[in-house]
Order: sequence, then structure tokens, then C-alpha cells
Amino acid sequence: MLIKKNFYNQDTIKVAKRLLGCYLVRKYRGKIIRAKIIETEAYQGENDLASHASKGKTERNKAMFGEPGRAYIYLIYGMYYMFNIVTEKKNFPAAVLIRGLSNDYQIKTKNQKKRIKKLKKLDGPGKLTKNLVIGKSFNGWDLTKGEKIWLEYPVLQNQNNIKVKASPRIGVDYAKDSKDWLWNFKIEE
DNA sequence: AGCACGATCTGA
DNA sequence: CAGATCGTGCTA
Repeated sequence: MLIKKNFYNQDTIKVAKRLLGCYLVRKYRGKIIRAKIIETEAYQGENDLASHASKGKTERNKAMFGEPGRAYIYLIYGMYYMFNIVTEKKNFPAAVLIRGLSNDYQIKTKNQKKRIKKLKKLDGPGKLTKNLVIGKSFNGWDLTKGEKIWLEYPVLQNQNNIKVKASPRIGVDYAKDSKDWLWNFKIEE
């Protein structure tokens, strides 16, 4: 079931944990690809030195200050797009970075039955955006409409069975005291 | 106008 | 472990 706006309008840490086990859905070229989220990362508020918002609102990060349930997408290292979901109330800068998807994909094409396909594991934020063809044009995209890119709750409401492993966030060594915050979340095997 | 640098990934 | 690669934001 489609995840709606009110889900994203709450504490970012909570959203990041609850997104584990949910599905990222991408529809393009007549196909629907549905993959389980297995790793997320929270970026919350201007006091979070690892967050782009720590230096205030800029042209690049303005989506983070916008409505919850929108996408925040930016280019990193000159070649990879990062896919984030904006959280919490408007004008409070926060987002959840989607870092990993399970390699069990559900792919539905127009005149085909739904099938499970094993693809390469998308165990990195740059890999998954490349594979699902998510680029800068989706910056600010409304993920609660169910068009082109959206998120869904698990079919079986087994969220309570998911064990969450919290770790420091990746690639933020420059972020002084914020670098050690345990805001990276994975599904414990 | 110039410059330093990143919420990464790949291949050696 | 180095290299690829470029938009962004800061300095002047």
C-alpha cells in the first residue's frame, strides 16, 4: 500500500527505521520494479553536521526544507545521484537517504505475470539510483502521488519482526561529533 | 572567476 | 588504495 504524506511527517530517526522492509517502487518504460529497502540513513536538522542543511538553506539542499514526502536528489563525486526522502514538517530540514535494496526484485511488465528476479545487489546509494534510473530531474518529486517513483508498506504487516542494526553513518568523517551518531540503519539478518 | 571537495564505486 | 568526474558553495 502506498505510503502517504503523514508517515514522513514525523521524527526522521523513526521514519528511517520504519522504512526498513518497505518497498521502493519505480515505474518506467512499461515496467514496475519493486525492491525491498534494507539500509537507510537519517539526516536531521541544522545541528547535524553531517547534513547538507548544517550550513543553512542553499540552492542545492532547498528540497530538504520543503514538504515531507518529497525527494531530495543531488549529485555526489561528480557521478552518482543520492536518493533521499524529505521528512518532518516544512522548513525543518531533514531527510532519509536510501542506501541499500535487496536483490530480490519484483518486476511487472504490461502483459506479463509478475515475477521475482534476482539481479545484482544494490548495496550502495549510487548503485541503486543508477540501476533504477533515478536522476536529478526527480529532485523535489512528490513521492506520495504513486507516480513514477513511490514507496509502499510491506504486503504482510510484519514490521515488528524486523531487527534493526544501528551504526555510524557512512562517509561523514568530517562531521565532528555528528559523525559518531548511530543513524545508519540496516535489517539484521 | 577560480578553487576545493564530496551522504561513492570500481578495479588493481 | 588511487582514480574518475563535476555541480555546488565559498572566497575574492
